[in-house]
Amino acid sequence: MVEQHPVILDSIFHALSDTTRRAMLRDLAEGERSIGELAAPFDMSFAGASKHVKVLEQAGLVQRRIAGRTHYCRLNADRLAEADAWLRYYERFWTRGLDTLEALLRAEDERAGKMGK
Amino acid sequence: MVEQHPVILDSIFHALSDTTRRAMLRDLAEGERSIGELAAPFDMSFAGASKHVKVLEQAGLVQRRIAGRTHYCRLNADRLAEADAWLRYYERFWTRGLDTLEALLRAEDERAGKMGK
DNA sequence: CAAATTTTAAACCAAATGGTTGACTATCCG
DNA sequence: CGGATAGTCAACCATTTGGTTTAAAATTTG
Repeated sequence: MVEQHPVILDSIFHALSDTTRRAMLRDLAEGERSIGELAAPFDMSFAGASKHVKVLEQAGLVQRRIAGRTHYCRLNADRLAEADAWLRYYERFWTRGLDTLEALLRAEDERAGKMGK
Repeated sequence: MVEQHPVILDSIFHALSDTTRRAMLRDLAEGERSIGELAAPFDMSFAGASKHVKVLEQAGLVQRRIAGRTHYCRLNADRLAEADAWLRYYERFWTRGLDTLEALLRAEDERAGKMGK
């Protein structure tokens, strides 16, 4: 069981590992935003915020549309879904009130089952 | 709507942004592992792998139990659940066959609804 | 005790990160 | 045209990252 797109996951999780960038994504969840609108909430230079947007864009989390002098960004949730898909593998370890130890035992059982085939 | 634990999310997503560390977590999903066992698959110095484990540990994704000279690690999925909870907010943008544009329109509608109250 | 095993710690290195400032490009408007 | 607006780019800086090597600590084993 090998990851399909490790480099892409690297870039997605890296993009998500910064508070400023996660806040920008929240903003984008409410609709299209210009770079200036994305930058406004932060006590940071415009160019600094612009770099954060570029990180999001290069991770594929955001898509850019240029209209005149304004660059509009919109969320690309497909990439978030890839991160979610990676995490989903571990879902059994935290859902349905199982404690982690019990889930680990279950994982070991499953593994033993596979090896037995 | 503000994030509860931004610094913790930073460290979790950062820990997940490296292929080696994600592979270690996959390994740990099958049961407890010593540092040496975690390091074995990688073409990397032992000390290098040990540093990766430390990153996972400091992000709270892994817990360490010391038995003699051997350090055993086990998965702490609660922290993965925190990352998942963050992502879940965006679930509506990729589920149920909605395309992203439609979901964005829906988000804008919801927002308009809130502002109307 | 001495040697082997498991792991950390410290020092070091190159590259990437997150931020700045200043100059530049492009567009819109009067 | 000329000025204001939106944004990028390049250079720079301090810090972090991911990796190495060597030394050292702790434990087990002969």
